[in-house]
Amino acid sequence: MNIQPAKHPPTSINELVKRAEVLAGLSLGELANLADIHIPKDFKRDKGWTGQLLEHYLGAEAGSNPEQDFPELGVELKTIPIDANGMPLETTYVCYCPLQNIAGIKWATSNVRNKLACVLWIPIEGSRDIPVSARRVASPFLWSPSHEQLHALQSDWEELMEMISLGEIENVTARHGEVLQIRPKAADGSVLTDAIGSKGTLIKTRPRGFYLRKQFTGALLAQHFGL
DNA sequence: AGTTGATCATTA
DNA sequence: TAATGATCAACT
Repeated sequence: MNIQPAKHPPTSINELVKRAEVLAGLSLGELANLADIHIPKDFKRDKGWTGQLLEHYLGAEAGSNPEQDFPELGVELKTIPIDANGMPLETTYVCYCPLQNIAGIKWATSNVRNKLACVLWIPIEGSRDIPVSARRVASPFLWSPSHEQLHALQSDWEELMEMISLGEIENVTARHGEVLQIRPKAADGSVLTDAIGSKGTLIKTRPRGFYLRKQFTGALLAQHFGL
């Protein structure tokens, strides 16, 4: 099969996985060159570069919609930077965290639950001592949470969302949550959004996002790589 | 201003 | 040195 950017979204999960498997072993430099995409020297100003490069090759629709990357397949795409041992170098962003109008939101229909229902993980070498262009794509794998994982995620989500609903968002830190955490998610500290305050009134606070802890994604990678 | 793609860099 | 809190760019 030729290595080239996808012209159309994959029509089946099998096709999507096949496309991803073809990329394994190739470097980001090779992929960027084939797509005629500029390669940054680091990700200081291009934090989402790798994810967008892979989206390009797999045929995901670009843009910022709070849906899965492949809505017709029910699959979410996640690149994850790994060290020399195949373990995660960063936490994994899941989705935006709602801070208001959350009265009717339930775990079963939450954005977190939806996004993580089925994920195509694509590990990529991410050590900073490897030049960006030389970093290689590792073997991809499709994952759906086990009952245990689902339960752990649900527990954290419900605990965190309860705090938010009680107006305690300012007391929520990244230390909360066993596998799922909440951290700021914005261009800088000046960005503010509405949230429920301590007295039930609206307050302004930094936007937040849900992230998967490295321990959690590390277990997925360990299983995948047979460690 | 919201949400996606995430990594950076200071703190503990 | 790992994790938290901060930050960057694109697109809508």
